[in-house]
Amino acid sequence: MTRYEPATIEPKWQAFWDRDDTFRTPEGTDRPKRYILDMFPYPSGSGLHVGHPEGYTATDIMARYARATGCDVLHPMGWDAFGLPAEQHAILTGTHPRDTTAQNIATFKRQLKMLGFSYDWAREIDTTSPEYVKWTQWIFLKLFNRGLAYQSEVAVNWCAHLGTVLANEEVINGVSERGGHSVERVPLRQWVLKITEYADRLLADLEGVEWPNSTRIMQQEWIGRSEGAEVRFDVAGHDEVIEVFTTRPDTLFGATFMVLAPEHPLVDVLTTDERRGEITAYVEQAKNKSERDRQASKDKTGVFTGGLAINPVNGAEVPIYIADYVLWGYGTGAIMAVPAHDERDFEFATAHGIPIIEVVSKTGAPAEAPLSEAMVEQGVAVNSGKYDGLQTADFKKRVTADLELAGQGLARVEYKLRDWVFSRQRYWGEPIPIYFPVETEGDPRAGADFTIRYDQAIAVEESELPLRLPDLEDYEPGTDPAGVLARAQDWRFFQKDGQWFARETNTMPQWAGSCWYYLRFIDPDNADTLCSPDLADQWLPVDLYVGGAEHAVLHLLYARFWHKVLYDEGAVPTKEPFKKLVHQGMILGEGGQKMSKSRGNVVNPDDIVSEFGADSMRIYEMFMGPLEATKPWNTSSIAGVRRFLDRVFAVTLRADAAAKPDDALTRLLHQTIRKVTKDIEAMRFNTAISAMMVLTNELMKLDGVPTDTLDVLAKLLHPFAPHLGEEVWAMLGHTPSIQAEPWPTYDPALCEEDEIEVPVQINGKVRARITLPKDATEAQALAAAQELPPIATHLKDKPPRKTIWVPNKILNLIT
RNA sequence: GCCGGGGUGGCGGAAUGGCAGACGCAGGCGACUUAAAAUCGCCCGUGGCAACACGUGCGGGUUCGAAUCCCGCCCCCGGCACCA
Repeated sequence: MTRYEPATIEPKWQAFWDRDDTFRTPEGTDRPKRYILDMFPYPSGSGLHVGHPEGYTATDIMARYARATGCDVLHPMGWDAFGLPAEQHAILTGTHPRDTTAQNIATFKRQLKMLGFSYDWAREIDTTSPEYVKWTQWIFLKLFNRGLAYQSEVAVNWCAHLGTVLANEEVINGVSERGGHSVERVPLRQWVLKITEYADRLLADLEGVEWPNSTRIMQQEWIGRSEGAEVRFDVAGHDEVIEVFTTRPDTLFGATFMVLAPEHPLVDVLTTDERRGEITAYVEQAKNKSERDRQASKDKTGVFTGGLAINPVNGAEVPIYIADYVLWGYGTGAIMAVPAHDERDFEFATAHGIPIIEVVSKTGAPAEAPLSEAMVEQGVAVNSGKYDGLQTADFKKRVTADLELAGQGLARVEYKLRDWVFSRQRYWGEPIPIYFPVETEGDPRAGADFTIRYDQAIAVEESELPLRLPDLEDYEPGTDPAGVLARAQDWRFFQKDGQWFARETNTMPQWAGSCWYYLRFIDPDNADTLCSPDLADQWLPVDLYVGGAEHAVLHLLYARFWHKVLYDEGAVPTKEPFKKLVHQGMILGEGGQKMSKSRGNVVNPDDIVSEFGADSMRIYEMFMGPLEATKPWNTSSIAGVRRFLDRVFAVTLRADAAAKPDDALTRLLHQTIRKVTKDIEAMRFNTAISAMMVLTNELMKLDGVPTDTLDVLAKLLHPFAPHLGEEVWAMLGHTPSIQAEPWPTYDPALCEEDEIEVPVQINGKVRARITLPKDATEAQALAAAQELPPIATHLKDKPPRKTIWVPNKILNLIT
């Protein structure tokens, strides 16, 4: 062959790898291991997007490099195949989601194979396969048995017209985004996972993980730990007690009112008769606002209940309000309001004419004028009785201890993290393996009246897993909030020992399958356990995990949570699943806009591969810029990368076994090995490619190119352009696969230049350059510099006042 | 508003205290060709004939020397957003 033809060589080597089982994961060796993982894709109907191969190419380079440096590599791929689009498609066309999913997977797999990724396809997994679902359900049972999965009435956005629950994003101004139908906040029975029980561990173990700092911070903020105190306020004329959570117990003397969330159960009790009408109206209004609408307006609305609370530190009576700026879901759903030192309380007090009392001052003396805004910083206590003069931190400790002694409070830690609503009223998800007793007089399938005892949840026997989805006639959501599966009556109801039972009809959310897939890749065919302990020991944790920053919180937090539960269960040996995490940046369209069908700027990998070849596509995506950066696509730049590969091929045709590299070429070769090796290890692929381009351009100048030099170039290039790597390796007379070759090494001594060009500055400005032997002395440098006419001119024959000499770097003369 | 990341030629980017612009795209000139494409070679921050001056978002500072470090701003992207 005399020309580089990717269309010929790429399928050829892909077939070779398949036949040869080149990328089968080694088993039972004592070599070091590397588990290199991509976030597996949802196989959508539109096929692979150019964004997918960016991360996949990066991990492929790391995997091929790791093999070349003597590691056993686990590098698998699979499908996160449950999800809404296949179900929507089923509603429109009647095609079973299983069929749509299978087709989409076939497309994705063809496209990934076309790009030459070195996955061990023998370990392919599909989250919708019964074998996989079995273990997802098994983990759910572990959660249930540990008390970490429970049922709760959760206020959800229920749209009766659409017959479904809507996400907060789907509700605009109280009506559905699609269709404008009215949406109510109704409490619905949901399965909830107690992730809050792991909040502290999820926070603490972030310390030991090699993740982007931004992602760790996002998770920290999401967990949102805050330390403070719970304080109990008695209510005048009632036996009731209002509990509040505050991070600033030092401001207790400045509490001039209390606020309860509208949902707070004490609202009804505390409201006086003359206030009841107003309160009821406000509560009603708050109930019908979605969470989002409620937060959209920052106005501090609220209503006085007529009740008064007694401040435990000074006995002062303060009015109790309700207001929707206090959230029922956080803390105790009630606050002590300190307008002088909290912006929100300040706004509310100003709007409602409530007194503002300063109790913290920066100087230790009360302010001269009334406060014009809340002073939220720490300082020295004023107007606080015996605590006056204390620093904020000391005051907090003292008053918390005093409250505790008086039985009026205690130290408390709160989290923003909420428990995880885990059920969906959808079809295409894992059935939750739970059933309930049914009270009925007849056959509920035949229309007999029945009552399901949701309070008596029973776990499906492990031996009965997987619990499979029933086939349905249609997948349209119905009027029953129990979900689509409620219509599959023969599936839902069954009899055992004469007693009727009903299966849970909610399914799991899409997150479920992706919470533990990295474990199944370790032991994908095990029928007895989700992953054998020996193999888990061998492969965990994942050494490198690459995927989009959009999963910085949810997926990565949920997966960590499940992993910790499995750790407690003794099923995995590590506390954390993913040691090192990297987010690839987004690839934008040619115009710098986000790629989307509606903009018509979507680039299809099939087109790129057929025009330029898979290797060009891979190298282009790595050459665009730093992996983590967002960067725009530019098809004409791929032509440049293709020219580089053409030159590698052309230069290989000139291989000459008799030719010997001169000193300069030897030096460049060793420098290139060093640069490419270090850049791969730091995942700086763009500069690694640049170095290989420089070497290739240099080889282009030679008539006979030393074969040994080309061997090294092929070995450096093959993780990036695996097909061309194999082809060139064969052209150089070697037996495939280049995959089996060890990574080239460099000699640091041979990287060193023996002569160095050093810039000469006068007062910090470069005026000339001198070529000096490596490690020349200051005296040599100065002598050489003074010879030069531009330097002599600038110095005007006077010796420099001062000389700065950084060996091999710079000579700076100060006049 | 708060948190995180970023701003360098016409474009993607390189350089993390020592020659700003590696490598590539686009563009220009030349060779080859009947011609074009492809390929190969050279040029390519701005101003200036040149010497030289200016130049890494803006303004200041530290330093012999700053894209790089410090202070104060502006703009763009991502996340969070009444969490008491």
